[in-house]
Amino acid sequence: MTSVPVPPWRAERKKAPRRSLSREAIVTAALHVVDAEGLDALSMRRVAQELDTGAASLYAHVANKEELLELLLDRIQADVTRPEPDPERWQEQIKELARQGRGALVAHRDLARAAIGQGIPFGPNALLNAEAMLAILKAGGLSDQVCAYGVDALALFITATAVEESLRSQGFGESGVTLDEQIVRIREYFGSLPPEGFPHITGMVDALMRDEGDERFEFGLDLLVSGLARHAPA
Amino acid sequence: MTSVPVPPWRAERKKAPRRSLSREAIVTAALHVVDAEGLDALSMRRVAQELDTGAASLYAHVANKEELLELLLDRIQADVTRPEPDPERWQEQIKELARQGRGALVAHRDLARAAIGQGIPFGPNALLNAEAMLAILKAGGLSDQVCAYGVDALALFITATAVEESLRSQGFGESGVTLDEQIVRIREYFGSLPPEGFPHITGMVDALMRDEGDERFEFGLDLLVSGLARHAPA
DNA sequence: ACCTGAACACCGTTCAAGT
DNA sequence: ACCTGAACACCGTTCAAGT
Repeated sequence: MTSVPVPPWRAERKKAPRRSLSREAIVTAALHVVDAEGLDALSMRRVAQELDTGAASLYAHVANKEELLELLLDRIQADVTRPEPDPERWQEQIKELARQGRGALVAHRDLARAAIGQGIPFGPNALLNAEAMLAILKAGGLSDQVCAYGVDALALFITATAVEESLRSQGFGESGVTLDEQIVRIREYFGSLPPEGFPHITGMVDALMRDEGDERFEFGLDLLVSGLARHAPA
Repeated sequence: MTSVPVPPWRAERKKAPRRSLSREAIVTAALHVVDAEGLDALSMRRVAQELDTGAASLYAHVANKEELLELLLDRIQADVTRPEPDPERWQEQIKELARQGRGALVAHRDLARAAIGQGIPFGPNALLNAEAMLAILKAGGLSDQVCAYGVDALALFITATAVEESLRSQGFGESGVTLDEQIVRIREYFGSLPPEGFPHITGMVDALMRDEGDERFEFGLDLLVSGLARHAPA
């Protein structure tokens, strides 16, 4: 979707009105920007530039930046494949859906940050995924209210850990510090705290800083899912 | 900390160099702005205005806006009172600490949104609260790693629900729609979805939209805490 | 050392004017 | 109907100049 050089014999016709502009094209361009440069680089002007036009042109297809972000987040959610509910395996299926939801977010830099503070997502893909989660929880025999509170808690956890993950793998800001350097730095800082005032933090530095694959995420996910399982009938 | 009229006989002396500017004063002014107008209104210029000066003056005391937000979030955390760990009551104590942490955030409009994407908080109050949580979990007999992952999951949940709550009680944007109107609107939208494609969402509208005090938060909190309790030795 | 005004390089959004 | 350039009202941050 990036621009292609115009054939010279057509180049005279300045400002050929490309009919290429559309919601879809704008969302795609925005996703390119996020993937290449991160969420902070995503401005209406930057997206327009990607489409060889001006920021004002976007407003014919998109109400404002907030709507563009909504569309972007919903586009991302299309990557999730939803399993057919199997009552015997509902806990594993919920976890799989959660992993995919998180995966879809972390695959796009720090886009997850935009998901926070967006409120309930109403996009078509978001709704399909929510429906799928409810179906699985319901297949697990949970009550309507437990299902409802459950998807909510899971969604919050997925987004929050995705944000955490994106911060972790980005270092802090653009300060040029690598991830490893940053971790060493934090370890040292925690270690340097007065042990009288902070006996547990200083005593648990290793445990606090542990970063082994998705262990941290899986731990929290299991907390939630096995907690939900306790609400299922015996 | 708001300005007071200068006595007329001193007013001639224009631009009397008030020595009032300080980190503390800046954070206090910023908090006033957030409380009165919300996070989106918080700009360096707006904070400076509150202190009757220009934005540039703030940079002598604060590195940048990000640091100001860190200081703001840490200031808020000072409102939490930390209980003496009681091994018998560790689950209730953790919950109480979590409720306070969330309360401190939601007491300041949508400030919670700034806590997301801030990474691990290193402010003195944040560290004291983390230490207190670790102490209580440890008193509950949990292993170092469970304590570490536990505080992390709890912190994410507290912030995420605080953001959710602030969005909920703010309506959507400044569109002038009241909370009740917004809820009715969402209910209608959910209800209007095709039942064939969305049998669970349409069938659980009441459960999904239920908003009774802190029930939603307490449900998720209990999921996490009772999940942690399962990791405690019998 | 602290404070300031002015400037720089950006934003999101609007709007009259074009096709 | 769609697109555009220019403008409006903002941002965060820097910097030379003041005290």
